[in-house]
Parts: sequence; structure tokens; C-alpha cells
Amino acid sequence: MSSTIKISKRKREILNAAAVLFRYKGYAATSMRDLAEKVGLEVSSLYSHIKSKEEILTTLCFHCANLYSDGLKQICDMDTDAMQKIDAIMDLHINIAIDHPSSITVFNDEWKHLSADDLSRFLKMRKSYEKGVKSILQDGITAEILKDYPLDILMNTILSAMRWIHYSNSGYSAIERSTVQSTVKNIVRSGISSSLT
Amino acid sequence: MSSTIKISKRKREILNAAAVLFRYKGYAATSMRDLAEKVGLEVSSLYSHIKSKEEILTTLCFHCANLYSDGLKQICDMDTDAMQKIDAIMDLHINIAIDHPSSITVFNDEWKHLSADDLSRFLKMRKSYEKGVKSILQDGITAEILKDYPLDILMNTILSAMRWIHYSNSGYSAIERSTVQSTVKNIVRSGISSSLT
DNA sequence: CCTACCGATCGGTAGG
DNA sequence: CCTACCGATCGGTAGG
Repeated sequence: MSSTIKISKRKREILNAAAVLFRYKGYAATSMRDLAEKVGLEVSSLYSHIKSKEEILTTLCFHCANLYSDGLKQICDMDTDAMQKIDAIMDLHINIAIDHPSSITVFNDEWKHLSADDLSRFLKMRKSYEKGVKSILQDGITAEILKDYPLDILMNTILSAMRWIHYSNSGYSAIERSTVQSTVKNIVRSGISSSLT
Repeated sequence: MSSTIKISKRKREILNAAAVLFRYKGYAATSMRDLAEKVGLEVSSLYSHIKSKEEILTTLCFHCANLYSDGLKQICDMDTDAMQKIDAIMDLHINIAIDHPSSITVFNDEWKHLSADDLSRFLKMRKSYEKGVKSILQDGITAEILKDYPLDILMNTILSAMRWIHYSNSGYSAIERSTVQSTVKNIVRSGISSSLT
């Protein structure tokens, strides 16, 4: 599980505002003045709650990274076959995209601005996540549940297929979650499953 | 067809260097100093070849936008069924991703930094492209070649499924193009085609 | 294509 | 949490 350090209400406000700003303007193009205005403070007052602009990015990126890695850990422990695990991975991605559209956009698009140390930690987590997913896919191929495609291409195609949901914030609210979920999952499932089953 | 204005060799050098820089650092975090150094000029000398930093972004984004819209136009004129057109759309996206990895990353990730006017032009082109793709998908559904999924979700899932190829520049060189191509296309085709055929 | 330079804005600090 | 401020860097121009 990810660590749960207590975060003050004000800090949470700042992080949320930053996530929205970073999402629409990008990290580099968002100034601390923008953020201060959005949250109703003077620029300098921001620094009573956060250490630096970079700390905000780090917090947002690793918050999401933990959402994924905690989710995958639970899925790996499930006592089910590969296809059900893949289904659970898709649920994980779709739910995160719908529930955290802003921070997930930052996670997806702005991680390159992480400092050298955080960047290498981040990339390590990603590699490890991908390794976990690939191992499930390999199980599916071995069990002849999945078509025998190259693991890299298979994984990237599956995960990519869900990487648009967080952009359509307005169009796909809570009521439509189930439609998105069932449609995307059906497409991917038919796409990858072996014709034998 | 897209316009073909002559571009000097030096300007092309600058545009290429900018595409690479924007790809890895992002538009906002790339300075004209970075670009000048990369291309072996003083900053001020850049402005003999380009009007502004923004002009570079505009050029790169619309170059790619034209690649897509020209490609789609040709596909729409084909005298084939919906599935073959969808196949051609996938080829289009995969080939562009492999042949223009840098500018396509800029096109995908940095368009939000376009000036208001260019942004609205850009968004209009995207809307029009999506309309064209959806109309082909609708034909496929009507002909019962495709499963009857919501058009928006169907289109986004298909196009998204290919939106990782341009990131894997080193891993998927020319020799592997055909593997990526056949795998991704097989997955998507199986994913969306009606079980009737 | 370069030297020299400019006003604006950046992230962040001192001190209260 | 604010006033006041700072050095660094930004995109870009003048003039040759």
C-alpha cells in the first residue's frame, strides 16, 4: 500500500488546483502566480504549504502511480484466471481515469518534468507495473486464453486503448461510466482472446 | 491536399531540431536558447528563419494535422467496404507514428500551447477528422460488419490503441514495422468486428 | 548571422 | 498569510 501521510485541507486545495492547472496549461506553462490566484493566496503564501513547484508535481505523479501499483498488487493476489485479471486491470484504469481526470492527465503527460531522482524512481515504478501486467498476459498466452502476440505490443495496445477516457471529462460522467466500461472491455477482450475459447 | 510552401534547408533543420526538443522537454520548457544551441546558431539568428517560437509549434502541429487529413481524404475516396477503410486508417496512423515520431509527439501533446486562433483552427480540423472516421464506422455498423457500439467510444478506443507507437522509437524500427502493424490491426479488427462475419 | 541589449516574467526568500 | 524584493531566465529586437 502507498503511504498515507496527513495532508492539511489547504494543501489539498492547492494540490487540486494545481492538478487542474497542470492538466490544461501543462506544468511548465503554469506559473506559481496562476496557482496562487486560483487558490486565493499571494504567491509567497503558497510556500507555507508546499516546498516548491516541483514538489507539487512529484506528489501528483506518485499519488497516481500508487493508485495503479496498489491496484495491480490486489489483482495479482486474486485467485482467478488471466482473463479475469485483465478485466480487473481494465476496470482499474477506467475507474482511475473517471475518478481522477486531472491528476491522471498530469501523471500521463507531465512526468517528464520530474527532477532526475524522482524521474528515475517514477520510471522504475512504471517498468515494474508493466512487468506485472506482462506477466499476467504471458499467463493468458500460456493458458491459450490469449492469442500469442508479442507481449510488448499486446500490453501497449491494451493499456493505450483506455488512455483517452480521462480527456472526456464532460462527456462521460458517472451515469455513463458503465457504458464506457462495458464497451471498451468488450472491444479489448474480443481483440485479444484466442478464438479457441 | 496540404499546401506545399518551399522551406529553406536551414529552416527545415530548425524545425526538426525543435520537434525533437519539444518532444522530450515539452514546448513550454524548451527555450529558444536550447534550440539555438542545438542548431549551432546564436538565439537572435534563429529569427532570420522563423518569426517566433509559436510559429514553429504551429508549423509542426499543422504539418501533422495535414498528414492525417490528407490521408483520410484518400481513404474516403476508396471504393472498398468499411473494414478495409478502417484498416487503411490504422495503416495511416501506424505509418505516421513510425515515420514522424517527434513531430507526432508534438502534435499529440503540445497543441494546447497553440495561440487562440491556431488552436481553434486545429480543433476544427480534429473535429472534422473525427467526423470522417465516425462516418466510416457508422457505415460499418449499418452494414453489420461492426458491432453496434457507441460511435464516440468506438472511435476513441480504436485511435487510442495506436497512440503509443510513436513513443517506442528505439524499440520498433523499420524492420519491426510489419509486426506492430499486423498485431495492432489484428487486435483492433477482432475487437470491433461483428461476430456474424 | 552576430553583438548587445531589453522589458517581462519566472520560482522563490526575508522578515514580519 | 502578506509586503517587498531578488537573481535568473525568458522571447524577442536594434543595428550592423
